[in-house]
Formats: sequence, structure tokens, C-alpha cells
Amino acid sequence: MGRPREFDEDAVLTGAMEAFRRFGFGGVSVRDLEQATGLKAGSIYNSYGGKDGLFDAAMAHYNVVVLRQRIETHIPEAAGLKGLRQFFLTLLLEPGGTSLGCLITNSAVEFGGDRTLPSHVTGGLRIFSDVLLARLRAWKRSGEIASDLTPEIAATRLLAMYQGILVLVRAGWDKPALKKMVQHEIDQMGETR
Amino acid sequence: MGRPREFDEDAVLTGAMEAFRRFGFGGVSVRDLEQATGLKAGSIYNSYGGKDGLFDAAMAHYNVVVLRQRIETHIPEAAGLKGLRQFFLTLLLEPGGTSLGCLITNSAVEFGGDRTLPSHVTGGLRIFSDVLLARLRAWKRSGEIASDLTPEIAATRLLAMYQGILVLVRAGWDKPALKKMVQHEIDQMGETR
DNA sequence: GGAGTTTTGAAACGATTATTCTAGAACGGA
DNA sequence: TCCGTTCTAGAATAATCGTTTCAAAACTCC
Repeated sequence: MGRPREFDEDAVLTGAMEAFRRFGFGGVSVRDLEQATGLKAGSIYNSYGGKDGLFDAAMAHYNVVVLRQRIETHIPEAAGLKGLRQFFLTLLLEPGGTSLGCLITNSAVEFGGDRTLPSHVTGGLRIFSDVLLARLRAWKRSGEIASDLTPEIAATRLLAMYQGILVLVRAGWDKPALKKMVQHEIDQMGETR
Repeated sequence: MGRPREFDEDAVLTGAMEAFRRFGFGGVSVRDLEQATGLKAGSIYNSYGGKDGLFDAAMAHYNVVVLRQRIETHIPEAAGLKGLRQFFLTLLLEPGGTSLGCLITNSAVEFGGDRTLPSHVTGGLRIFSDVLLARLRAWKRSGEIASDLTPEIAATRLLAMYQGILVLVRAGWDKPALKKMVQHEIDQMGETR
């Protein structure tokens, strides 16, 4: 073996992740990443292969530490619609307001122009979509949501709504209006029509 | 007077607009813009003040030529919910598939990290939101949509849905699923509950 | 047909980009 | 303790970035 790494990998990935969330892949320079991670460029290339490699690692980190975390916190099956509502409403209360965005949403937009999406974009969307679908099916069986609701369609709708809210929050759109909309939307899913 | 301009301003703005839609402001270099517009860098700086100025002009162009055009084509008041459905469904049939995006959505995401949004981002969202609100109010009066529907909330929901669909399309998400979702969503607005 | 003014195109600007190189420091195993 | 390996820091790389400069070209107006 050789010399052990001096840095805390988790802190490095978190720092890089925040920079990428704020400014996007193209908006962050390697020197910015030195600042954000505490690592020098040489170490970044040595440990992650380069800017792309660090970005990839940061996205994977995001999917586990942010996305999956948020899912587990707010929408375990037992949390029901109340949890789902919180899951959406917390988007409007993010610390730093609009500054930090969703790395999945932002990357989908940034890289969607050419045809080489980072694999973790599709991966993150898939994680989210799968959980939504599973929850909706379970809640339909348990009577938590309206019986005439189609889980597949509702999952797509919630996925789109989620991405849309993230865009609007980032654009500085009126948060009270978004809040009212979310509440109305989720409440309606529970009503029998 | 001096030497007249040789270029067709409309073609220049359209070219710049397409480049920015595809790759974003940061993803397009001035040399790319020379290719996209046919102008040389000198002329770009002379006529638009620089890359920023051309981007601003391209966004204004987008709001008039693409956004307002789409609105007038699909959702005049007389078109009703049928028009609204087409308005959404055409997002899934865009030529070039996912390559061209919405300049408003993409710019909101790209510039939302720092606090200096291009003014035309908010402007474009406002245009769209205002039209939606006006139509929903009219359609509610005429009985085209359900009487228990709140125009303000529904407008916000449609705005978010629209942005979300644009993100998902750009991410290469399953289009048939999105299509089903849109149809179900619009149809539901017409049903009396 | 100059005079004055604006556009054009090409070259050149310094700054910044991602990446590589290099020398030395810090460890594990023998 | 010394060897081999790995990591770190900083300088150096070539390329590209947005922008400026400048001389020639193309027009209007007097």
C-alpha cells in the first residue's frame, strides 16, 4: 500500500455536489471545485479521473444522500398522503431558497441538448418514479387514495409536477401560489369523487 | 447614415435562439454563434453589444416567435380544452425530439443558481401564466370546465406541469406515458365532479 | 464625387479553461 | 530502516474563452 488519502470523501462529494447544484456542470471550474472540495486539482484527477468523474461521483452521492434520504424521510408507505404532501412542500422551504437546485433536474436540462445524458439522471428519475408507483398502488389498495385513480398516470403526473415545481422555484416563482397548488393537488387525490 | 447591415436580423436571432435552446448560454461559444448566425464576432459585438446582448435579443425573439405563436395557434379562447390539450401534446412531437428545449425553462435552470435571472425568463413565464389564467376564467364562465375548479390554482398547476414535461422530455422520458398523463389531466378538467 | 459614418471580417488580446507533469511527502510491508 | 506505492501541491501545458482592435468596404448625405 501507499500513502493514505487525507481527505474525507463524504465531505468532498458533498462540497462538489453543492457547487454543481448551484451552478451546473459547465458553470463550475476545476478551480471552483478546489475551493468547494478542499482538494487540489492534482488530487481530483488522481482520485476521480477528472471533472467528469467527480461530477459522476457527486451525482451518485446526490441520489443516495439527498434523493433517497428525502424519500425515506417523507414517503415511507405508512406516511400516506400526508407524507407525500410534506415531500412536495419541503421543496418550497429549502435552505438557501432557490440557490441549491435538484441535481437531476438541472442536469437533465443542461445535458438534454446533446444525446449523452449522465446515467445518474435517468437513474434518479427512475428511483423516484418507481417509489411513487409503488406507494400509489399500496395506497390505492388501502383506500388512502381515490379508487378511480390510475397509479401509473398519477405517478407520471407527480413526477412532472415535481420537476416543474423545481424549475419554478429556481425561477423565483411565487411560493404561496405553489404551496396552495400542491396542497390542493394532494388533497384531491384522497377525495372520493 | 453609414453602411447598411447585410444580415437578416430575423434569421440571425433564430439561429442564435436555436443554439441557445440546444446547449444553453454557457454551452455556446461566440465562435459557435458565428456559425449559427452567419455573423462574425465583430458584427455580433457591434450589433448586440456582446454574447449577453445577443442572448437577451434571442430570448425576446423566443417569447414572441415561439411562445406567443404557440399560444395564439393552440389556445385562443375559442379553442377550449381541446386546444389546451393540443398545446401540451405538441411538446411531445417537437421536431428534433429532445434536442431543442424551451429557452425559458432552460434559462431558469441555468441562471437560477445565482440571483440574476434574465428578465425575459420571468417575462415569458408571466405571459404564459396570464394567458392560462384568463382562459380558465373564461372557460369557467362558459361552462367549458368544471365549476369547482379554481382558475388561479389550476393555472399554477398547468404552468408547473408544462415545465415538468419539458424537463422530462429533455431527459428522454417515456413519451407515451407523458401523453396518457396529459390527456387524462386535461380531460379531467372538463368533467363535472 | 468626396466627407462622414457604420458594418464587416480577420487577426490579436489577455484571461481562463481542463488537464498533465513533476517533485516531494506520507504511509504499509519487509 | 529502507523500498515501493500512493497521495499532495504547485507549476506548466495547450486550447479555448469573451472581447477588442483595425483596416478595408459599403453605404447616405451634401
